[in-house]
Amino acid sequence: MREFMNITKALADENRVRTLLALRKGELCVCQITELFGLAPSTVSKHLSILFQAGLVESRKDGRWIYYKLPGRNAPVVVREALDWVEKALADNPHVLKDNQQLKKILKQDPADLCKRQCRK
Amino acid sequence: MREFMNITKALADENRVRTLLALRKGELCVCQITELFGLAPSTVSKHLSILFQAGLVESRKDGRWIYYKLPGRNAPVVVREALDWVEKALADNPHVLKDNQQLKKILKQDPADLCKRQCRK
DNA sequence: TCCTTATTTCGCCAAACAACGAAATAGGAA
DNA sequence: TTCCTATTTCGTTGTTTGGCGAAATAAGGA
Repeated sequence: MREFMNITKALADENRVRTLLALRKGELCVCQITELFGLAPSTVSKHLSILFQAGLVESRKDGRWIYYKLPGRNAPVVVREALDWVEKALADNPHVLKDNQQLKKILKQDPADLCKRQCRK
Repeated sequence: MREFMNITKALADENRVRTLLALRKGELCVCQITELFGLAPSTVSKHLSILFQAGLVESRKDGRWIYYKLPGRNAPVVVREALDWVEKALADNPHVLKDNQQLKKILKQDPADLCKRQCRK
């Protein structure tokens, strides 16, 4: 029950749901998600940690960067079904489509530049 | 998006999730759910109103009683899938099974007696 | 080594939320 | 009508949560 409630609580925030949908396109590092939402890096990190605790994302460390992605086929059924539900409910949502477009622009940029700009702020 | 977040926020509370699972057995009035969880009637009423706003329950008025139940086949796809997901994830959860047993006892009693006892408190 | 930088952790604040009890509402029953 | 009584609404309280910035951590690169 605790495990299930971790998932529902993780899904109860719009920025976290948008994060999951953004990750459909492939893994992202924290600074890319930060850029997408215009939030503070520490805030994004917290959101990702909540998603991670719920099992809704996985992470991979590559040098100084930490990449987050949706879990693979080995994920628990309850997690996969949650993600399928979110995907199906919001795939063609205007808000989400706009995020996708914005994300394309972000992916064209060098992640290192993104981070550097965020540090300067 | 707003509609979807209403659903996820409604599912982000354990008592509300347990309420949905209890309603699988058929409609219940507020005092029966109050008895099941040992919460104040006003608290249960608030929970039900949140579930209702999200479309996760329907209500029917019968005299002084208001019965709540899971939505029928005309419910939006996103709602039905949410309920299927909850059901599948928790159907054989110990906590939920215990609720079911407790619920059986409650259903044997006259709702009028339950309410009267709660009023006296 | 020291410097830069990507991310996380910590401490704080404001907003949201779950819980309660009291009062208001609605709908029989006397 | 005047009582009950089932439920909701309202106001309050304590807790949780989302946000930020500053400091801590971790991992290259000079």
